[in-house]
Amino acid sequence: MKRPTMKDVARAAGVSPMTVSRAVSGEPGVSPGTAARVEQAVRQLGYQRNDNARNLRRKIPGTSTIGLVVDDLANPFYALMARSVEDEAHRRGCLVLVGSTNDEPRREREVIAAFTARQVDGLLLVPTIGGHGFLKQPMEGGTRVVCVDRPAKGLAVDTVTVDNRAGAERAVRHLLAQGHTRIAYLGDRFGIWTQRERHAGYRDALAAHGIPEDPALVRHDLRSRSDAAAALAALRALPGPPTALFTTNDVITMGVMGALGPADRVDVVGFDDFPLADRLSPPLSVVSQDPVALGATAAHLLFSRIDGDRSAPRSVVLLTRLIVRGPGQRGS
Amino acid sequence: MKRPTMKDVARAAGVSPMTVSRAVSGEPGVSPGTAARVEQAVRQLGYQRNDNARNLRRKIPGTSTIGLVVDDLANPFYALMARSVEDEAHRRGCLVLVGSTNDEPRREREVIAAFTARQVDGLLLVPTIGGHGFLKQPMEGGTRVVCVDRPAKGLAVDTVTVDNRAGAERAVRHLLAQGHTRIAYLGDRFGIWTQRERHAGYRDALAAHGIPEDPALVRHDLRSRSDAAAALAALRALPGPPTALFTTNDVITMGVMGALGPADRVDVVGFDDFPLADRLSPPLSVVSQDPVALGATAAHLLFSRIDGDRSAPRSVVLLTRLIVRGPGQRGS
DNA sequence: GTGAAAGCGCTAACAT
DNA sequence: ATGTTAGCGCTTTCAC
Repeated sequence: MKRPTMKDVARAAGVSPMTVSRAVSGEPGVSPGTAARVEQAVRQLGYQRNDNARNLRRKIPGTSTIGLVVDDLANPFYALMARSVEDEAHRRGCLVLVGSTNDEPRREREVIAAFTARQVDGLLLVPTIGGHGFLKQPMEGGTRVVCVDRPAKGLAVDTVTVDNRAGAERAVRHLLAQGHTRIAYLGDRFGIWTQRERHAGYRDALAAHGIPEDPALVRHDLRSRSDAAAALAALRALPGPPTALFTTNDVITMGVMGALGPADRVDVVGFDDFPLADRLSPPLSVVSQDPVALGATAAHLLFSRIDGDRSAPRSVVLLTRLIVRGPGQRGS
Repeated sequence: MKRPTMKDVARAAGVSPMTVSRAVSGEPGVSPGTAARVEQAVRQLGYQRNDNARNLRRKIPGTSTIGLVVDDLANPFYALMARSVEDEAHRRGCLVLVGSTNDEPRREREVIAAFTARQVDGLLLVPTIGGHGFLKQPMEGGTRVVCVDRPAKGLAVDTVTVDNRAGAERAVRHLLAQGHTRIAYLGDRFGIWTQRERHAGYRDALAAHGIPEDPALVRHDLRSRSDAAAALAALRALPGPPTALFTTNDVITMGVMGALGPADRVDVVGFDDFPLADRLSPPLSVVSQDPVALGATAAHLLFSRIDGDRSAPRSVVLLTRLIVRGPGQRGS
């Protein structure tokens, strides 16, 4: 059975399609009597307005739809962010298209192209490593863009990030204060902006204590829990193994903690907090960031752009918090 | 600056809009020469086809968009499912609109109405407690629906679930085999189908051992980690406290594990596995289900429906796996 | 308060 | 190989 249209409703109610349009969209100029007859026909036929057709003709531009493009929707961090974005959108009567990029520039382009082809009003983007020049033309066409978690190189748009470098520096400073001098760095691909920042923070802290960075203790490119576990094993097999670890995201932290036992005496600080992180042994300290705040802030920025804000692009930096666990506990 | 249309491209390339349409959509009947000129104009103007307008006119029906409606996108379980669905959709060149219901029937209706107004080809639905009669008319209009995780009462659609009852029964049987007789049940709202099933499995196991259900040991309506922690505290304050716990979802399990210490001697089995669950103490056994398989299976069913499969609705039941950890470890 | 005509951006069907 | 006409489902505009 085909979906009924306004014409069908009009016929059933004995009025013109235009009157149905007005009634269905709650516009003035429909007498209570006709409105009732229209509503009756609507219910009987199970009519629902086709918003795609509507948006095509409406003078008020926009589709009340935004696109959310993240690295990996399955990652709890982005999942929390996505939920927060969705809540803000829902509050505005806006829908959310989602896409994961896997950090592949090619998939990012495909997803974004499909989104803009659907005329999304805006894009909330966790940019991949690749360039983003291809966004220029959609933006001139009216698609608003806001970056979250990482900036997009060479793209003048609002950006919401956290103080990655300072957070990492504080984490490593904490380890140094515990007397550690051989602190390993376990990170994801160096191409990712957050990873470069966190690495810089690691170096900052070491430098402040006059400790040279030992390349043997620095591992990049850890893309999974098993990568991290393998890197840890390699580090511990070193002649001078590290006595403390700094892990730069939740996946790596989990990989490392999964490979450590209660008997292992290493101090670990990880970027990102997660449920039950406080119940592990050896104890795990974390640099905690707030994905919900990240998502909500970015969504607000995007919506104010969609609402017509044409001021210069802003950069919002949210703060991280060091949570020390185990002996030497401090709080913040 | 306004978005260019086919007319603009046609003018720039010195051809008719129809030729642009053919060229842009890769249809035959365009000479290489004109195709090149069109492509040139497209690039210069930054033209992108408006797929909403396109879908309006196309004979091939459909928008290549599906709607995913889950309880809570931030829950790691649904996040994994969502990612899996998105991957399947991406493979088919299909986009995904997401919405969380919070298990509120009203929000579910709003989200679904907004999705169908956008002419989604299908709906992947984790139904709320409420009724779903309102789906009848969209379905007659051609919107395909598949339920995941839970069935929708009184709705004849494909459904993908796990063997909740058997999984719960096996979990509790394991605890009984360890010699426990006072096994507490900590569950979410009883209105949720999975919870009723899991509770039935709990009773099955007890009954098989001739143990009557002790109402004092059964707690429903635990909706957060703190609810679970509070319920646990109440249980332990009982004159005859439980010696083992069965927790019926990841949130409750985390709440309980967060409140227990290594010194606590209780056996715990939880429904749902999660990262590092194997590193906790006291040890945590789990009934593990596979959210990725759940999502992928449901997506496959939905797409075959969208592709025209009109056979009778199917019910697919995936299997859970008991993972025993700590002393008494077995494997499956 | 209601309706007829035109057109949003695109494509099916029929020309040429 | 290319163009013309009509119309998808809706809303704008302007009549009455």
